[in-house]
Amino acid sequence: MPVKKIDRGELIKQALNLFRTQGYHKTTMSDIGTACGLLKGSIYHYFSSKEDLMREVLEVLRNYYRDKVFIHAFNDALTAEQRLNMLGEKSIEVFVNGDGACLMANIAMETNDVVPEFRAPIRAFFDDWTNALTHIYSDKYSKEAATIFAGETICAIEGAAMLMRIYNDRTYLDKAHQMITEKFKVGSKAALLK
Amino acid sequence: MPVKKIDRGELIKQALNLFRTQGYHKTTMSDIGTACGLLKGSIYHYFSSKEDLMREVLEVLRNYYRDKVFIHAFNDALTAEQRLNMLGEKSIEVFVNGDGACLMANIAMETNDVVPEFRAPIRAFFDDWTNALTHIYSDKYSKEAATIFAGETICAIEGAAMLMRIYNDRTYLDKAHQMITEKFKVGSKAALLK
Amino acid sequence: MPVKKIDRGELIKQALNLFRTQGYHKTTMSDIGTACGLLKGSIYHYFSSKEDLMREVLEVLRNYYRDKVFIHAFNDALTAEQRLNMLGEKSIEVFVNGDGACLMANIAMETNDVVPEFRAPIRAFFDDWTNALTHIYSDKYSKEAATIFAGETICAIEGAAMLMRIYNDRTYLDKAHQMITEKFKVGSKAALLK
Amino acid sequence: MPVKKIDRGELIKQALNLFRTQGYHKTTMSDIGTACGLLKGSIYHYFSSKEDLMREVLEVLRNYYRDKVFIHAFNDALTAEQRLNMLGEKSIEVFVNGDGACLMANIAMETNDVVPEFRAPIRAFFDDWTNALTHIYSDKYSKEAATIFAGETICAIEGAAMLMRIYNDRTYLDKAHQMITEKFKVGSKAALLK
DNA sequence: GATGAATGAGACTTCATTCAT
DNA sequence: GATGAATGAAGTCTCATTCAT
Repeated sequence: MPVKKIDRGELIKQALNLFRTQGYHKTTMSDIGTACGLLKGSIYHYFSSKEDLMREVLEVLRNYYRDKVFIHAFNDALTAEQRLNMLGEKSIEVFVNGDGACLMANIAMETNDVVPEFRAPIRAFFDDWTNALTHIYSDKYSKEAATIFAGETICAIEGAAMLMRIYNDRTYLDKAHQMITEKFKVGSKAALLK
Repeated sequence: MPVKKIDRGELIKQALNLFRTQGYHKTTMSDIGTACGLLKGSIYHYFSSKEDLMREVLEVLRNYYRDKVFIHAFNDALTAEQRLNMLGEKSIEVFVNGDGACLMANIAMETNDVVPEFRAPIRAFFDDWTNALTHIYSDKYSKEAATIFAGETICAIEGAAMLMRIYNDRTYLDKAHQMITEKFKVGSKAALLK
Repeated sequence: MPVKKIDRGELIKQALNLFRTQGYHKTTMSDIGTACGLLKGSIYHYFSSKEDLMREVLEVLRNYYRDKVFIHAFNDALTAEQRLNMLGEKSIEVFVNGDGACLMANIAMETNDVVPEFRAPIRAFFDDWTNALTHIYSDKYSKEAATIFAGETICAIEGAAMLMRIYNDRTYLDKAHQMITEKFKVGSKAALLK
Repeated sequence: MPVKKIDRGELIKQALNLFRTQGYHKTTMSDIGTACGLLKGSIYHYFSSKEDLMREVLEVLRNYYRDKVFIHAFNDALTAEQRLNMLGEKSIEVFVNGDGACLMANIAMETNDVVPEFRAPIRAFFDDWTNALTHIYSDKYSKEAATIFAGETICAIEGAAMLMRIYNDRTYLDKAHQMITEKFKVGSKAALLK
């Protein structure tokens, strides 16, 4: 029965969803196969190992955020406020569609000490995010302050994603977003007054 | 040879450390046994299953935070500011000693969708934390606002714990703590001016 | 794309080399395909199964020895000594080119009890060899003695091939060859003296 | 059902027999388990991997030959001829009991190029054998000649073991033994006449 | 003829769990 | 209480083989 059933991209997408919600170690090749209508062994046609598959998942997700989300941070046609808002909205959208689970954060916490290979790609994603936010904040603040605010913003969103999942309550994310944009507005005014 | 090598408490402590850094699924009974100087089979003299052991770990940790950390939120001998500060410091202390990994958050993210049994104990912990912070914030804010600030605070700290682990940089936690206390001070003044 | 990349003969040759050095079970269809610039599936256009391929390999090798090596045993234009010498030299040549591994002996030892289908073709090869040597030795000895010497000769060479491979030292084969021809010369004289 | 069913030594013995006749790659952990009345997984209580098990098998066999067979080469209470004879007889005994298959030679040929880890232990065995025979031959010959004869002797026996297995005819071994002892006697006389 | 995709059986290995000693 | 031995289910991965394109 050698008829193509699925392409790499789709396979990666299915794997991403499973890893996101079930975690890396609990997700089996069989789970992924089933989600794709394949037998577990067939996945090895596309990826040489489970780890290899995860690495591609991480890379695809990083590229997705870079090209579809973080890129807006550098769109100078918009005000800093608009850009910050857009980043937040896009992030929320992705998070919420993904059952409120952040693949990057979850895999980071699960594998940080046990699968060192994933550290670099995960850091790369957070580097991108930090850079994007730092760029926005730099509009009103010093480079140093901007970096700190970028970190705070990521913390607020990832923390909210966590509570959202634990309490199955998506308002955490909305509240985080609101808080972030509010703070930026207020901060800006304060900065202007100086 | 009925020689007791270890007590429940010690066993739980070792298990906690392993679960915290390696995750639930990647930590084996054998790992835990080794850490205690026992063989894996011997653990079943203390706990009926791995899941049972994890439940006890979650409970012990919850109680620890309740009795040693969150309790300070209700110490009316201190100002709200002092109490908030104390909670932050204590939390940081525990987090940092635990290699920067928060057992509750990590296990929550890893098992939320695959071991539903852990959901309740994990929520209980975050309920305690939320209540403690809400109590403090209620000193200056409405109940509703206090609850929201409590959530934000937890998000900020858990998000910082995450970045701390990913970047192996403990300043994230310190910065989060500083931001939180700062905000409280400023917010209080603003509230007073009204 | 019906483009012929390779012919049966070449495929058999590549397979032979892999089977010779890696053994039957460890050599995969994929290995063979790679060596030929084909995918493993394509091999089934030429052979119905791995076993079938091996059978052809054994047959080709048998025919090669029969036509290029053992045939010299029956060339009456040469003395028995010359013929014995020629057989030895040719054998050594083939062995050494084949990384010092004798496909027939190796596959015989690996599969004798687990792939009975290979027994007959392997025996046929050793029958040919035995007959060739027996013919030569019959020049000076009784049929019975000749058969025994034939066996001894094969043992000496195969044993030497084995040690050559184990110690990665080709002098074993040379020494075996020398011993064999020497013995024949001496034995001949002794026989003549009778 | 945790009652001891077998000990390491017995397990090694069963594995040895299977590896000897079926080869390394074709013998499965399940085969070995079955032969021991165990499940395949249970073998990992005794050995950390199939390769590890094979290494122990090789070591045990090496030690067996060293202590039970080759040791007789150094028994100065016997004449060189008697010692050579004894080594031959003992070897034949072991070979024949082992279904005429020499584990060392078979595994050497099967794995030489694909499991380099086995090379050293296999060489060690042949070193022992060579040294034992060299010691015996040194009684009548120069060191150099003795070494060569030792090699020839091993070749003759291993080659005979091979043909024995291929033709299922144990007389090859006997003939090899006879040839070897005969040659030693004759050679000794010749040496004496000098 | 060649390929890429899929299969399914089976390999090695891990691990939570049980239990006689 | 601790241990060593065993289990059986399950996990990752391999590989000979099939077949539509």
